[in-house]
Amino acid sequence: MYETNIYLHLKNVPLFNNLTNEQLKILFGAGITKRFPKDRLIFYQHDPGDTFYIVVTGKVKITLLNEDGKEIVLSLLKEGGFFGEMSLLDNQTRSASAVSVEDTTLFLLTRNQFHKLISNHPGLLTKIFNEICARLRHANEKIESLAFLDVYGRTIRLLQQLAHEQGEKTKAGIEISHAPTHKEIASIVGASRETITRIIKVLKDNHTLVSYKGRKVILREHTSNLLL
Amino acid sequence: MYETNIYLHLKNVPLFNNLTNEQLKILFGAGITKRFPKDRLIFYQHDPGDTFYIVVTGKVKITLLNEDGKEIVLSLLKEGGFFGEMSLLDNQTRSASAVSVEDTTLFLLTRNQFHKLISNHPGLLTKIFNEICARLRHANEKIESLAFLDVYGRTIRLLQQLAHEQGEKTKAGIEISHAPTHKEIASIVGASRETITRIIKVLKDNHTLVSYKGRKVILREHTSNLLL
DNA sequence: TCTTAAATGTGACGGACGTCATATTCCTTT
DNA sequence: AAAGGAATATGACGTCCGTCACATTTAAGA
Repeated sequence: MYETNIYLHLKNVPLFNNLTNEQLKILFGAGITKRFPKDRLIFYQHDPGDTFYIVVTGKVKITLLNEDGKEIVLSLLKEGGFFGEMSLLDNQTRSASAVSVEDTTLFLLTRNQFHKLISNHPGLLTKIFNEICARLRHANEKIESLAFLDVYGRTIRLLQQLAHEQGEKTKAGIEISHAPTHKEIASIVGASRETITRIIKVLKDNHTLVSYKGRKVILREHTSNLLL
Repeated sequence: MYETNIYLHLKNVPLFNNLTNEQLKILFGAGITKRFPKDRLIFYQHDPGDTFYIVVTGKVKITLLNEDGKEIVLSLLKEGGFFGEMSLLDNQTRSASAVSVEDTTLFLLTRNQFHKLISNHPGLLTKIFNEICARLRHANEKIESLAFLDVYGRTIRLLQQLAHEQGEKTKAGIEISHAPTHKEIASIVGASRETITRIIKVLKDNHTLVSYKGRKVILREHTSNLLL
């Protein structure tokens, strides 16, 4: 029943939503499932890559790591997300590292299985291609932020992005449950934790742009002009 | 004979090196040629995109532009390079702007012509795909540089990259003809022109890492440890 | 060759932000 | 409920780097 469970999860992976049950079953048989505890390195930047990953449960961050312990988070993947495909497609080393953010179950395919999969289902390649385009766009936005905005601007932009992606409208504004910690924000926008703490304080007190209720943040709306 | 000239250029585009002369002739008939004087905007970030471009002669920069005139250069394309494909493949707006760096001749294909081309020659899609992967890798490196290195480190890294890509070994070190100006370096590494001038001075005088001979820079070798 | 613009060089100054150090509060786990 | 570790808060201090201002050199066009 453990396996059955994984199988059900695979059915809900957007990448596979055009596969029949029969095809899913074959796919399920081709790969293996692996659990990662919180904060475990899945693969490391510059290593050769031979595995494709799908997030079954949990959360994974794609990240760039420094010698002295600093990191910058490129993206966060939750259930249904996939990663590791690039090294399999262009035969280069991994362009970033992958780390589990919480206890995570991944479904793995080897290089051969992955290539068999996409040659059997060419539609998958299109989807993966679109995803890579989206990542490139996202990377460009990140470069733009780093080059043009100060930490203050980058923090506001991040909060507005989060609000856009996972926020819910309330009378007070857009509510984000499970707000990231200051440390997490810092590693996304590229700043120190202390600076983020100071900036969030200004955003709360001076601008009343954000307010906290436990682990929820509420973001006042119509504030795009604050980015100037 | 003007057209013949363009046709000869198309033969040397790496993207098309698997096409027969016959196929090239058809391709040539499908698109049009357009000249851009130096510093002309080819397309602008966020605009919808309907054209695919190949650099026939000249040089084009892919760049992010700010409201107040700042720019950050993502990449430089010379003869044989192509750009503009992403918007045609994922139907999103242009993720960056394109500007001619010198007098430039481009070969243009419309959206339809582009799609016809790649459906007639599926091998092209693979090549384009690899190019997009390379761009994503390059973008990640840029993010890494901006997040982890100071201007000094980013400048050294850029010089070493240039040396690697287009340098020629001499007894004194690796020689880069047509060194970028300080302003150009500034817009690539994300810094002010004055700061670059100061840094280059230190690199020349204190570290003797670089030396100039007119528009040539010579980069001393075995200096990767300077990045620490 | 002369003229003008572009590129480079340099000083002064201020502000954003990283680092270190130390409290305090919050949350989790037993 | 107690304990221990995260997370948040806050001050002090230094420095990297942007901006402004102007001088000087180099290159390019007429």
